[in-house]
Amino acid sequence: MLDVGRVAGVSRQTVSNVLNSPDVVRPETRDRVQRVITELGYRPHASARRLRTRRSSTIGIRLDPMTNGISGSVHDRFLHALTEQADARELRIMLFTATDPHDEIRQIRRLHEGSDVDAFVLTSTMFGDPRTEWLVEQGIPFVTFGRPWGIDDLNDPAHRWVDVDGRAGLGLATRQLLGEGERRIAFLGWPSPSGTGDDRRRGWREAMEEASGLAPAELDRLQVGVTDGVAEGREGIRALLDGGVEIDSIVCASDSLGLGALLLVGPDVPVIGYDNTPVAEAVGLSSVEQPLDEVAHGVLDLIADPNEGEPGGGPSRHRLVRPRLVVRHRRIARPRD
Amino acid sequence: MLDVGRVAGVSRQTVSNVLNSPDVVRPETRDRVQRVITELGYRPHASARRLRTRRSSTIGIRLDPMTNGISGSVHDRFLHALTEQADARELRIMLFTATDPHDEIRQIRRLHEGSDVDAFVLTSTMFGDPRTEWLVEQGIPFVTFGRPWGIDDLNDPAHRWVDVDGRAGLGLATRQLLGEGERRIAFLGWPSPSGTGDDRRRGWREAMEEASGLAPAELDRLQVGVTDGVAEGREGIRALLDGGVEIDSIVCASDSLGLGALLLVGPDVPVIGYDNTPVAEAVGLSSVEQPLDEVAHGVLDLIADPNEGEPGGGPSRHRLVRPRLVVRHRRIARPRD
DNA sequence: CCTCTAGATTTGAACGATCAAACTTCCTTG
DNA sequence: CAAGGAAGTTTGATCGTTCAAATCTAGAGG
Repeated sequence: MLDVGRVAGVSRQTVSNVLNSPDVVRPETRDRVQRVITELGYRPHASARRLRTRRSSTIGIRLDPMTNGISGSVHDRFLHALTEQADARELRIMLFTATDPHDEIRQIRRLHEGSDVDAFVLTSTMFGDPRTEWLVEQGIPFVTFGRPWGIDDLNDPAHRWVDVDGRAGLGLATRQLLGEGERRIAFLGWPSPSGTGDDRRRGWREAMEEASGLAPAELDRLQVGVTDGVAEGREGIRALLDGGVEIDSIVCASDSLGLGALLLVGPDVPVIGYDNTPVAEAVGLSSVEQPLDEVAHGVLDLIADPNEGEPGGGPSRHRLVRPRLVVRHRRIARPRD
Repeated sequence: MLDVGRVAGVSRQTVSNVLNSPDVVRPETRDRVQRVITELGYRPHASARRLRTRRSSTIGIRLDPMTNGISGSVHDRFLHALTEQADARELRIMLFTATDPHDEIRQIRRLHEGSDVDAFVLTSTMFGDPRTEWLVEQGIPFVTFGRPWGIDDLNDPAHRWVDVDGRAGLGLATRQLLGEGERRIAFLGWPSPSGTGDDRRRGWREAMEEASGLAPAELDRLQVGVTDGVAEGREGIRALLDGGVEIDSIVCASDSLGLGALLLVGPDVPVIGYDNTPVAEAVGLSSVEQPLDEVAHGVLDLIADPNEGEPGGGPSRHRLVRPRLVVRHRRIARPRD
């Protein structure tokens, strides 16, 4: 900075001001300094700045081990969107891994205390998550992708979150099928209680109650919950069929389940998955897509949000984004047609 | 540090020494200082250290946009392995994105000049990659996951790389099928020239020449190259069949191609894919797995390698790891069996 | 002509660590 | 017993930036 200042005939601080608060520098001076900066190819030293400002402008995110499996691409795409948009805001993304929530807390502490990272993004939130509790307690800024799923989840001001409205997503999927004339639409989801899973089921249920004309008792028989996975999805539907339930089509809580269902029922029964993973695209499975760009955008908005201590800043601390439905035509299970 | 020193009755520098070069401190003093460190919960400030040492201990890696698609999980799993092992070496991983190689160079420069990152890992290397050339020229340390595929690729000392031996991988796959009694094994790959694709085809070819008993002209007819993708794979095999080629089984350059092939030929023709993606697991497709832990390990070894300027340090600058074959039983394309 | 004020710029200090050199101790050796 | 070394520890300077306060400049007002 001193060198730049020397050439431009100003002091270090003025160079600093040109970069950090251009409005306090006279336009004439500002331009001159800017020209010298590009001429000399000067770049500020990030660590020195961080040392002085005590801010790292870096966001930490755990690279999820659960990322394996078909739905892994969701985390992956989210990470991509986040990195891209963080860049536009002069933020950096730093990764870490952890074996369990307790270990994750340890890692977060390490990164935070070393001033490597000053805010965290948490994914895969669960009921009564120990991580969020600890972070709130420590006063470390964070945002979760996923609702807390506790009591008062929508309004807790200490916990900022962004989530995708799975209920709306399954509503979309279900209404799409209803619109195509299907009536007996089954829901293939996860065992209750599951915050995310129950939310998605609710979307199906509401749409069905609204327009299927089926009795509640009948709807109860049209749903099944199994662990996530292709084989499990297959068995879930098999169980329904074996139980004598008649099924026109199926909406699912994930693409894994969707693929399992689809492998069992063949090409003539419409199936809609969730997450719009590459697999869904590959096999021509319709799916509910999470708008991860919007999620990333929301996460960064909430992290950047300065009104820290204000009471009751309710709605601005949470964001629920609506998914969209991707309709495809099936192309699986027709060997040598 | 001053505070810790005060309590322990030593100077700042001794505290620093306890952390950075414990061997120069008298054991007695060292223990005392250590105790005070944990007692006060002192953590060194990473940015201050980086400012002084002019080293960030951070590795940059581009989050590939190509990561979408079925094979995206390879990049994802690699990233995970890298992050995990970097942690063990006190290194951090920082992400960035870029729209094209030129943009990537710009991003790398930015991160490097700001001293945010001091070494880079490059993936998806291509023939005559502009990035590696520029990095070598600038003297910025880097390692690629993937060979340069240029002339002299195995021995260029300026370019450190780790790669998976695709030839060996397809050799494994092909020999597995030959061992099961298959003879007319087709190769479904990518159009030549393609460094990676040609390498994999060579693995198939060598195994076939060795043990299939088929004439070279016959082998020529058993191979086909198409752009990567499920639909493309399907069409590739369809073209072979339409051309009157008789096929017992198929080995592929990717799981996408494998899935395409499998969707066409049905359950009775063995197919082996490449990358062992979640999809392969889901549909029960055998596949060649890249040992990404080993790759990550190699990459970090090469980054850490201090003998920078030594001439002819040949073999230690490159690492070629052997993949392994995952054999599965198919479970696709049997609607309501 | 002097004072006042607002705006623009500069100066001194600090952020928290490490490097390099200087200083102590204590032991060996002629 | 003085000189020489080795081991352990401390001191001064520095990395590149930003904050806070001081200084400078020019125009307005009395």
